[in-house]
Amino acid sequence: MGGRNARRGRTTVTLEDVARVAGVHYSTVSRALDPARVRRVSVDTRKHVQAVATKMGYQPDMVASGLKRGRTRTVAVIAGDLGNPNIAPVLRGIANELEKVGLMSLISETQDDSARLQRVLNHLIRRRVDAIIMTAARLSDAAKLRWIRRQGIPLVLAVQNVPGIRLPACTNDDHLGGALAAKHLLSLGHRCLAQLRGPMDINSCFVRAQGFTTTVAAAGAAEVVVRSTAPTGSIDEGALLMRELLDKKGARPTGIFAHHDLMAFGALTAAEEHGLTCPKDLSMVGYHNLPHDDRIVPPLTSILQPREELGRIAAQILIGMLDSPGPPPTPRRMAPTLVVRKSTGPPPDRSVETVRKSN
Amino acid sequence: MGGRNARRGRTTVTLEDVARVAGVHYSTVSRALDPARVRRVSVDTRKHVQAVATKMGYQPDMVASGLKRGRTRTVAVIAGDLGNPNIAPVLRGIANELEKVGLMSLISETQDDSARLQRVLNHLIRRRVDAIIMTAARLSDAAKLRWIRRQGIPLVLAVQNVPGIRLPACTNDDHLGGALAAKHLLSLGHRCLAQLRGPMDINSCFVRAQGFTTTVAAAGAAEVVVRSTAPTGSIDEGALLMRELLDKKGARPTGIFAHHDLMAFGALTAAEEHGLTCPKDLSMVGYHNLPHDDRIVPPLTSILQPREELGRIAAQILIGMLDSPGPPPTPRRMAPTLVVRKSTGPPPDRSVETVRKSN
DNA sequence: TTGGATCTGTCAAACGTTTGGCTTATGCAA
DNA sequence: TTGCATAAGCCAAACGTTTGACAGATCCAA
Repeated sequence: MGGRNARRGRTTVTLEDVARVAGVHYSTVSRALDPARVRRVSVDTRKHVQAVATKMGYQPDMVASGLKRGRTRTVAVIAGDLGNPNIAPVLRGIANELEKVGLMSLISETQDDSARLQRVLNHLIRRRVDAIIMTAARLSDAAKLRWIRRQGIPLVLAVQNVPGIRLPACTNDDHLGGALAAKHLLSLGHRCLAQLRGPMDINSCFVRAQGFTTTVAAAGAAEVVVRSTAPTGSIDEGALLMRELLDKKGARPTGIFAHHDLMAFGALTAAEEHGLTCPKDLSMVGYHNLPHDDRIVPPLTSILQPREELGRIAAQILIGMLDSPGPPPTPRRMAPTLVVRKSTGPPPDRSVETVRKSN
Repeated sequence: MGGRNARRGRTTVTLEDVARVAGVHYSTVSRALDPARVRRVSVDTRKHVQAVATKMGYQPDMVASGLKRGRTRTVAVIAGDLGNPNIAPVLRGIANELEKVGLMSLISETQDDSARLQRVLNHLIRRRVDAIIMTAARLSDAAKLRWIRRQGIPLVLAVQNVPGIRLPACTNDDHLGGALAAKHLLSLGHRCLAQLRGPMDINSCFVRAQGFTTTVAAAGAAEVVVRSTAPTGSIDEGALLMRELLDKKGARPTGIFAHHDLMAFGALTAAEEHGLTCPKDLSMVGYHNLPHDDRIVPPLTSILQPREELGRIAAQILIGMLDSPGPPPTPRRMAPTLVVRKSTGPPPDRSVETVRKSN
């Protein structure tokens, strides 16, 4: 059987091997196996060669092909944290869309670490990926993104946008998301609101906060501000912020908007510790509509974003860029929707200062 | 500046470009930039070349290098479903371990689809990955795995084993996991048990079921069997199986073991519908110790498996194989632990048939 | 001065494709 | 017969590395 050359102990059958068996020049084999090519080979030869190739188990070497052609048919997809339940559907949408046009997605994880992102980018450039889809961009990554663009590698942002750098992007409309949360709470009668914000160097959180604050202000309601420094929207962080909010002097908010369902979970626990029950004493709106929102007590009102579709559209934007390099496509924004459950209701009463903790 | 050759519009600086600027032959540049190589270049030249290379922003072309060397320094990691919250830590463990020895992990997702798995494997072989770590193997994939092995590509199974095919693997000790669940329920006094099983073509579920059944039988207790046909352990499937169990005539089990926390969530909901409360009327043990187990009501007793460590060890096994090809390493099994929370307690009473539903 | 060593660095042949150019073979008109 | 167009397939040069073979240079001993 074919394959005189061994690579690390495994035998590979090459064009030349197929050619020898088929009794034809190897360039003819190359052409015969490339369906979308100017035909310099008769239909009979083509069929014969194809038969021989499959019989020999020929698998074209995309490394060699990549070297010669100058493109690898590979798109790198960079994720921040694969454990984030929101990212998998996005990746799936991207992969499925890319696969349709014969591109393979190569997923890598930065683990939300800037140094690792730099290493990953270096690796991808060396590997000569055809393009990059970045789902984990932070504000502080702008320089790196510019650097990528300078290399001439097509780059699309997904999920996270980075303002101040004109890049094709497909993101969620987080301003609308924040506004939806605010409107919902306002329409229930809440007049004193607060938000448990995610990290502000993540654009979606920043914009989400803006959307919320703007809407609250426009309605003439009050917003109690609580700072956020922690890097990620975890359960513990939600509890932390909630405690801070409850220990604050002054008006106590009755409508809370957490930037992440997990933060909402933690916040609810913290509220219970303070003797507050939801939705009687306070209303809680989460974000991301995690699959467990139904199961917790009370079931969490949340904001749902399209995820797989977002991935698909990001991929489509990229494919368009590869097909016809021209002016960068305009950014797309996907509209989120509100999912109302049991964690939101009318405020307890206009007398805000009912329960009062020490300190 | 350097780089006379354009690939898809982007200019790349090659060894030759660096050589021209550094005033030296390009093979010398190659040697100067390879630190782990027999030194055929003086320390002065090396420094000079390195300086020029970094100044010019030279990025070695791993595609060309891969072609020449016959290996790509890339390990493919195949996941079934990236949305599965258990898989991310495993992938992280693998990636971090591989990175230490200069290997990059290329993650792809089969979406639990056999045809897609075949496509993915084809793609990876064409791309000449150095090795494959498979975290999504099902019993029905045995033929494909054999095929991979026949190509001479080092292959390690992680998380999921496939019996009947001798492959290096790092898995969880699911037999022990099932036994732990059973022992816990038995020690609380439960004498009539049941399990909500995951798909039986997934080896870990199969073995888990065995471990449970064996332990129950050894204690002389009863197990009510409920079938499972659904493909994945989802919330809905848990509810479905629980209803089926509750509608069954005969002895009603008081100790339930769900093969997945999500199934346990659904099962608890279904139990409530039937007027049963946990842990008063029945005890529930889940699996995987998801981060939300704390937050649901009641907090779920569950089985915790090491995940990042499992990934690390799988990667170490693979690295060992790449370093010294020899007899396949013996499979490793990681021990799970029981995390007791509020969803398990003593059985309500010895009189099992207290509550009786219609139908 | 000659004859090795040793140390630096150049030369050129791969690796497996892709692809423009070239050679046949065939068909057809003059 | 010649002339010419077209089709089918061969030839060989890339693509950017890696690496064995080889060539000068320098040094030291005889």
